[in-house]
Amino acid sequence: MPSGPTGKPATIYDVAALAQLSIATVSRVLQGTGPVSAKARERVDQAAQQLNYVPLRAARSLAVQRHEAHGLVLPDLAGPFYGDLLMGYERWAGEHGQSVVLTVTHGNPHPAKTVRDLASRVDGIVVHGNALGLGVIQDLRRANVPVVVVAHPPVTGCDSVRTESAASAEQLTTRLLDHGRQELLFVGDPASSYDVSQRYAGFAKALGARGLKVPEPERVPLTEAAGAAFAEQLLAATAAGRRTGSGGPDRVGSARRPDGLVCANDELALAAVQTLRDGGVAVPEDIVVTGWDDVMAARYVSPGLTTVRQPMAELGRLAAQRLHERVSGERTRARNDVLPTEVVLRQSCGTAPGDGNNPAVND
Amino acid sequence: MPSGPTGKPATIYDVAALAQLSIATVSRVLQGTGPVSAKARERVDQAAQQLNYVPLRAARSLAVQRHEAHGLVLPDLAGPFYGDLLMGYERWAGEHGQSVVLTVTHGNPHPAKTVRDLASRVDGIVVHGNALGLGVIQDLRRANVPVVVVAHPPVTGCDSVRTESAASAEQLTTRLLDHGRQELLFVGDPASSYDVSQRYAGFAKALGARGLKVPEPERVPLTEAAGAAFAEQLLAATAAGRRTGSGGPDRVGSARRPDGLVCANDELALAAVQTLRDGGVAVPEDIVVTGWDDVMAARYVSPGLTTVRQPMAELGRLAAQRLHERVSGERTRARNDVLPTEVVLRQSCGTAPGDGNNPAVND
DNA sequence: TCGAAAACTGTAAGCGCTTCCATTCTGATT
DNA sequence: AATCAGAATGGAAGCGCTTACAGTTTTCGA
Repeated sequence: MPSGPTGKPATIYDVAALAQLSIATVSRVLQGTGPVSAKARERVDQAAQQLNYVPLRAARSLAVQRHEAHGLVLPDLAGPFYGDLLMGYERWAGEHGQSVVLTVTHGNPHPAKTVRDLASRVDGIVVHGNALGLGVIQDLRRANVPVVVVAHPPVTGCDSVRTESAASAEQLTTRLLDHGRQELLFVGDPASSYDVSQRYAGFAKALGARGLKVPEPERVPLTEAAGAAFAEQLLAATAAGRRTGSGGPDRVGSARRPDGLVCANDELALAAVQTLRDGGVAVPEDIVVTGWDDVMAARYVSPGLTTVRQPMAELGRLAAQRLHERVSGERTRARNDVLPTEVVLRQSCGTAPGDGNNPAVND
Repeated sequence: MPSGPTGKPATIYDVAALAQLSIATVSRVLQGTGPVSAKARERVDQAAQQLNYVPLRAARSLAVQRHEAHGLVLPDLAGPFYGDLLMGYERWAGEHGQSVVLTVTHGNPHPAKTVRDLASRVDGIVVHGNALGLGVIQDLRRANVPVVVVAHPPVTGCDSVRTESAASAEQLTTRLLDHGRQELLFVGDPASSYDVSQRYAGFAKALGARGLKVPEPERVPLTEAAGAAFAEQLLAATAAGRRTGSGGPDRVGSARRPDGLVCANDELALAAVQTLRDGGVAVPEDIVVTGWDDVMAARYVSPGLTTVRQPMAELGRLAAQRLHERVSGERTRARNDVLPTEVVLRQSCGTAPGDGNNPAVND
């Protein structure tokens, strides 16, 4: 709401009056539409400058029937991924003249209402799969709002973009098996998000390919606390196992003590590694551990955490682009994009080539 | 832009027609303003429901002369701080019916233009100090846009919120001195941000209080790469020193080899520690290192990184609140808030009480 | 039963901008 | 000098909403 130093913001009428032209001409000059004489251009520019004038978006939006803004709905902003996603998104949007209106659903008591409200001030919405239930997404579609879902299985009428998960999980798991691990456990609840379910699917596929029994996932939240708690549980079971001999099945998912943990994210993995080591279990010798996301800590801890890197900024960029294509009507058919991920081998999986701080090894 | 399944979005006229009432009554029902009969309320609610109607924000904004949105300008979203800040902000804003329009300036070729544009679609703007030059901020003020600056020295006519820096830096530095360190170096460029300059000021004050000479800061960017490079330089100087005896001054800031590094952020500190250890220098025995921000990695590395935690979410929350107070006119006088920080002692400074993983110790 | 007050509803005037359409102006071409 | 195409400009109609104001109905006390 810019204005001269005094009073209310200047309007296009003020500019027109000062430039002694009609508002139509002022608009044409400012938007660069239609033919205008050099003289008019100059007068308008000067008047606008002098009055500190900027067109009111609400009025423009109302007239052109478009907001020139995107809505972005994220579950939260913890961890680096959402930040990177957001940066990639904002960057693309900014370069294409679209504003980004952000909404975070975690802790929001009325996500449906909030998103509906959001829909009334943007031209389309990008929804992260962990942020909203399918119902809300379908409501949006029903209201004819262009929607792109991220990290979510394709939805009729929506574009989708996500990162590849199953294949990398399978590859990672296979690598652990190749190096002699026998009792792997998947840590993290596949029900918590589509991505995690895909990771578990890849994990299961790798085991299945060897004819191994696929253990149930350890259904814990994807948090440090849960990782630590789970590791404590393992330690307790191990201690109990030691006391009673190697006899009966312990309480931790697998019938035997695991020699490898495939964790659904780095938080889980980092906390688990630390807790295990504190408890006297050697990583990677006694048990290997892998994570997902490649957070900064993953390359600073010792042993370095083997993990999977996702192109979050690129994901954001692509989501913005796909939404814009829809909004502008330059594409009608839905697209479903999957971006490749990258397995980053470090010492925690016991199979890293070399021993330095492997920045990235693509298998 | 909601709508019925077919055609264009429903307008208030459609609702009025269906409910057989005037648009005025429809508006009153939907906004809960003015008196309406139960019958009218019901008819309108049903019609709105049936038509999937949501008022167009642009039209409302135009009519009420307010956007009900805040602009937030951040330098980037790397690291956890900005994410936390943003979450705190969005949370408060959401709870108070304000949308958040985000702009990231890093890499933006025309920040001034972008921000000006932003100003035309929001009621006020929160600017992070690292995101924009003072000139742009003053431009906004000149255009009568309510502005709150974050992590920036107070600006005439703007509210400001920031975290305390100098005192914690002084406290941290004093602690190192108390434990026998003699040659401390400040790593990071005070010119890069107000916060960093404050941290250096605190560092300098602590040294000055002991009558020690205050070394020039090591003016490097606040990145992992810079931290590693600086540490490499230290190692080289040390090696050279060994070769030539302990004679001449080396190239690294201090006249003598430092026995402590006060780094401007955790990225610098983490990279420095890793590089030093790889080079055979013991941390904290040979040299102590501290960071700033308390990123996740700080508590997973070994030795744990001593650092300073800032209440970023709270900072965001407060910024949102201050802006809203200004926008709504409920406060006219500028306020300048400073939030307390918390020194987190871990092993890297060689003075942590106990040896476990100190979650947080407030001195 | 009447009248006044209260409750409710509708009419219409904007909010500031874009854009269609008509009009005026320019200068080149006959 | 008359004509005309095209460029430049202005008038005016919306875009969908809020809200003063006026009009209509209801309620309720006397």
